Amino acid sequence: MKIQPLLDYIRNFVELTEKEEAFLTSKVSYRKYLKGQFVIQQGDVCKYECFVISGCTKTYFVDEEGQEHIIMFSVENWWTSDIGSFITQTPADLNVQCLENTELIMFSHDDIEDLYAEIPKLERLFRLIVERALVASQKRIIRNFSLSAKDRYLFFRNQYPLIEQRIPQYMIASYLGITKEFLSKIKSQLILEQ
Amino acid sequence: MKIQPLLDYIRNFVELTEKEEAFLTSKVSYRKYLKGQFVIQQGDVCKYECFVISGCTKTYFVDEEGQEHIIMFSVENWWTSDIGSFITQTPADLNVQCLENTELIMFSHDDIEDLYAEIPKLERLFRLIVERALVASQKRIIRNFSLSAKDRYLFFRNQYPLIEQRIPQYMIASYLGITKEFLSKIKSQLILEQ
DNA sequence: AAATGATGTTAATCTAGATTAACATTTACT
DNA sequence: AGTAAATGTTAATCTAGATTAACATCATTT
Repeated sequence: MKIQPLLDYIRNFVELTEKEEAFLTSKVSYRKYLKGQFVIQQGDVCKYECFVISGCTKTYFVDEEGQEHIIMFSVENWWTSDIGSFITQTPADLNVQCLENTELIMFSHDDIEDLYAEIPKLERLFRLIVERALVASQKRIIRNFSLSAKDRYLFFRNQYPLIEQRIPQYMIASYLGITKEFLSKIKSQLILEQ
Repeated sequence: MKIQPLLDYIRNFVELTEKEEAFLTSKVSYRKYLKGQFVIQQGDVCKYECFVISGCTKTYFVDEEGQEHIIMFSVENWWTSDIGSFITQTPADLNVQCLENTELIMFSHDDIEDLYAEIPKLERLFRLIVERALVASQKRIIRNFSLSAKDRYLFFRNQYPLIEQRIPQYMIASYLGITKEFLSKIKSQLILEQ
């Protein structure tokens, strides 16, 4: 089990003793997925919150017209889950699929209460993580309202230059909330502008 | 200080002893604002997370073109704040303004660490609250991507029937991310359809 | 009651981005 | 290497929603 990246990540938020790290390690699981496999499927109850050790996932949902909408990409040192389904233990409306072979550390819903009970600092850890996620989500709503598609693309490219390399353009278009054709148009405009 | 609604609200998440309730009460402040007053202004560092006892606020930001975008409304038993500014203690990019005379219970950034230290259950409380807020925010992103303006309006009207009565239409349009003229058009369409 | 400002409506015109469809390029498999 | 599948591009046409502007209604103050 490759858990060191998670322990390093946690150190940014709270200090754990060696014993606590060992307890945490005993309570999480490690799993490899192949490209194309699903970590969560729409309709399942989401049992895990997952930390990405390596690889890349997309989180998306399929609307009534069958259109796929990508909500987020998760790469190394990010989280992936349908947090709504996880916290309420009701069927997920999101899918998480691996875009590359992916290694995950998984926090099970059944074990996470034990973890909080044994290591109260983890309650703080997850509060801090979720707070940051909430801020990012709110800022994304703001951007979606106030920026044009072109400016949203430039923001994405600027904020996640490495992710753009790893992912097909049509998925980036879906993440930005536009069609692949329009993203293609934006890119050719940008080339002309330079 | 009217604090009972907050204590009742907290009871939905965690159980506090009387001593803990008293300590919490000693660490928060209570304030009345008049209609039109600002709880937070863009550029200030947000010092408080606020629980609404009565009244109503709008949280919005002003983009580069001077356009106002409403992010949320907060009424009784909701929270209001620029959480991004609060947690990082950097200048707010949001404004919170009272749409009615409003009573708030305010958690100060300086005191909240004392509260967590004295009552670890509050760490859990805020984790749970922030988790719910994150889920709501993600679902809103999904709706904004996948629903038409008309369907977003219907969803809003359905989910917050009481809020709609209290707030001018042009602010609801701003919350939905459309112009007031287009909302007016949607409403007259809906009347014709019946 | 008149006047002022805030809120809401209607209609004409405009535009960012969607849709469709045909084609080009890259990647992966036999 | 050759073929099929996945990904990307271009251009023509279409549409949801924006913009502008004129007018209507409601609330508040004097």
